[in-house]
Amino acid sequence: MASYLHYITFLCDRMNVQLNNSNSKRDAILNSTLILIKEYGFHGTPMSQIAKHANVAAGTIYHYFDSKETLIVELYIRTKDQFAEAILQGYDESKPYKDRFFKFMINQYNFYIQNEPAMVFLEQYINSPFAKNFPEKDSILFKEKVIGFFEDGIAQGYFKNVDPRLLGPTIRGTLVAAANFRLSEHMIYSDEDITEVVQIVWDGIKRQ
Amino acid sequence: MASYLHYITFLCDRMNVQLNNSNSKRDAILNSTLILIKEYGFHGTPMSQIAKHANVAAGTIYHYFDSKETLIVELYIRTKDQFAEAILQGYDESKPYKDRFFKFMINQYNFYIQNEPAMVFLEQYINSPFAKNFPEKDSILFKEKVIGFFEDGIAQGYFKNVDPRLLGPTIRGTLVAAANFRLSEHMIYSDEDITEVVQIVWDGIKRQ
Amino acid sequence: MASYLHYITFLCDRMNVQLNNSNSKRDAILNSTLILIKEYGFHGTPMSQIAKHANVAAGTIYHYFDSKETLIVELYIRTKDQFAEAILQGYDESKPYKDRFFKFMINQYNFYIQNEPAMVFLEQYINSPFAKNFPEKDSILFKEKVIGFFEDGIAQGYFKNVDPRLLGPTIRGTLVAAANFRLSEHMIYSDEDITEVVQIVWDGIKRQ
Amino acid sequence: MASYLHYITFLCDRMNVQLNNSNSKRDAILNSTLILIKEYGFHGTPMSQIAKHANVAAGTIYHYFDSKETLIVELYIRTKDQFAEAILQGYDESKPYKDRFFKFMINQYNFYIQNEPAMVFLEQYINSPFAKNFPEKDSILFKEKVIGFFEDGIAQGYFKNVDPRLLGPTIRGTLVAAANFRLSEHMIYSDEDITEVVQIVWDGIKRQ
DNA sequence: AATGAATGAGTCTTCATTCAT
DNA sequence: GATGAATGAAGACTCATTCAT
Repeated sequence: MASYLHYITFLCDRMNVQLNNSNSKRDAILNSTLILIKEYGFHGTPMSQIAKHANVAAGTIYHYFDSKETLIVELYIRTKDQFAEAILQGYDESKPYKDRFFKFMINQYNFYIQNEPAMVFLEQYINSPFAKNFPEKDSILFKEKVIGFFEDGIAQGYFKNVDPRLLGPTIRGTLVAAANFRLSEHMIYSDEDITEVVQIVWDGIKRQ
Repeated sequence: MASYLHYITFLCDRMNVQLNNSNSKRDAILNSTLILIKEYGFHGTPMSQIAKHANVAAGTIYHYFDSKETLIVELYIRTKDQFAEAILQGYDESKPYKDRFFKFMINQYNFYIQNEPAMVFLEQYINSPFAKNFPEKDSILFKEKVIGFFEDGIAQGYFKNVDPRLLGPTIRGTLVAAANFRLSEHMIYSDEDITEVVQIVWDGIKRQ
Repeated sequence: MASYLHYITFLCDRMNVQLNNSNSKRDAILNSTLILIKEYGFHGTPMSQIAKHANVAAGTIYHYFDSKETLIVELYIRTKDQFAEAILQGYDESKPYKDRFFKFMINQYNFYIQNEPAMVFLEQYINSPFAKNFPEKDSILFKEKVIGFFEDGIAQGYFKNVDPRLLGPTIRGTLVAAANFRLSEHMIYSDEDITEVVQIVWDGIKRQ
Repeated sequence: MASYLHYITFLCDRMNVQLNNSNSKRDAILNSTLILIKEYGFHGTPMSQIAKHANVAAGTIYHYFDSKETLIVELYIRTKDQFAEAILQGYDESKPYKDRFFKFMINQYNFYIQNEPAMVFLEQYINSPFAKNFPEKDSILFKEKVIGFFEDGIAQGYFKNVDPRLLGPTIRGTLVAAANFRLSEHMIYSDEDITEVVQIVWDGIKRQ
């Protein structure tokens, strides 16, 4: 019997490794990449710098990511997922569409303000060759829930009859502009500020 | 003697391309840079490729530009100047402000559609570390005339009371989104299309 | 209790492969190394690939071999030992020397044909810096029995008066060439084929 | 008139560069690669070492060769070409076939002895993955003249009826063995030595 | 004994920039 | 002005090896 227990201890010990401290290094690498890219851009951020910032050896990055390209694409997907989650926070189907829209917008705006590196990274990524080379690499959550929500709005006649693929970037453009402005001015943002910006968006696209 | 002439003919033929009017090489370099950056990004466009595309030796680029950085910054200013000129085309002080605004918007939209590389380049540049490292390097024409026009609009109460520095990016975001969408769909753009997009912008920012 | 047994069953299943007879892992490593080097060469075969192919963890290789260099040298010795054993098969002191020579040659040829990876590996090894850096690392069996046999032939006047160290590579060269040719042509090799090749060797070196 | 001469001077100066010291660097790189690979093997010879040995910057190698692989393959072709030229030296169609064969063999043997790095490199190359990956990359001169000569010998009945593709490696194997032996013994090689070795080859393959 | 995540020195390669012509 | 061969610093990536478990 003792030998069985010995086995269990031994073997489970081996499996524990894979189940506890999990992805801490992988996450550290992604976090460092985000911060450094925001500051120095894709090109300006060598792998060695990412490794140093993440307190990891250069080679370690390649245990988790096939290449720098892969690392950046995966960071994009992770960031967009987090973005989608932030937008969906407090979503309440029972509220009127316009309320839900404002909630969405405010969440999005707040995410930008509170996660400047994420916003800067997303904007850089969208305007980089990556976005064109890997159009299929994207957040599923965002596609289904966020874009889906706007498609509903169009289908139900809340918006001008614009293509949803046009609507998304339009909204993004405005909110990014607003967030960037607020951040560069180092202003404290009040709820009124936010609402004012969202109002611009809403006034632009709502069915008059 | 005949052989000398033969040489001259042969060799000068080879040089002909390179001996015509003044700034042709400088322009060729800028044009090639624009096209290649649109396609491959800053990082993906080595100087050697620019030289080849511009039918120029690698070293020649350094007669006209101090460094790659300088080249890109100067390309940015030139492109933004051309952008401003396009926007100001047909400007008529005597028209009502709203008409002039629509004219501005339509010009901007058309410039994007007709100069995709310029649009892509400008968007990339704005979201790159360059923009933050050289904030003073920008088109004077654009600053004075285009931004000035919007500042007038705010001062005269046509727009919501938003900061002009917020207004610009907001408008840009929407028009870029629209242009990108039209371009990616390979659609013929009608005047109605354009007006519809401009209407979104106008509805968003006009004093209600 | 049942769950413990479940665990044991599950986990030991996974380990079964690795817990059977003694040197199985060491052998698996050597076998994998042979196959992979034949295909990709020394340089093209990383330790990680050997580990994967041998169903073993990367670190495990270092329980059995000090370094990659050691692994390859030991593989060379093992292979040469197997080679010598194959050559000596059916050796019968009572037969005439020429008959024994032909038996040797046919055995050698058959070993090559039936163990292509071994042949390719041996040829690669002999022409690599290893052979020069570790001249003392070699098969004792081969040295004593196989080379000894040829030395006898010279001493007893069966061969031209060539140095035995010249004889060996000469014979090897011819048989390797023949084996490679047969293998590359995917031909079925008949006894007549083999004998014909051995005859070339014999005619070359026999005292006329 | 003076201006014409000025042009000629100027322009021809420019072309001179490409016609005088020509390929000296390219050749230096190839020579260094040969020597270093002989000593340390493909893997053991980094590009940086080749550059240093050739008195050239690391990057310069890439002006002449696309990659390390290309460099090695081109070195192989150049070396095999030189090999073929050496073998064909003093070729005299009017002599009897056997005499020409001996001339060929002696030339080949002498080439090996006088160009040990070339011999070692060729043997390494033939037994490396390169040879299998780029079977079409080979010396045309060698294929047509040297292999052609042996094909003639078979067609005209001088040799045993063996496939020419078998004949070549057989001969090579013997001569390489002999050359290696002589070199490793640091012996002065006499004409008798050479003839003795060639006699082994000839006795092996000649129609009895 | 066995694992495989982690390491970091070392490799190939790129590319902005220089300079002799 | 123009050339393009040459440079060499810097980057992405590999892989033999180690070590905590």
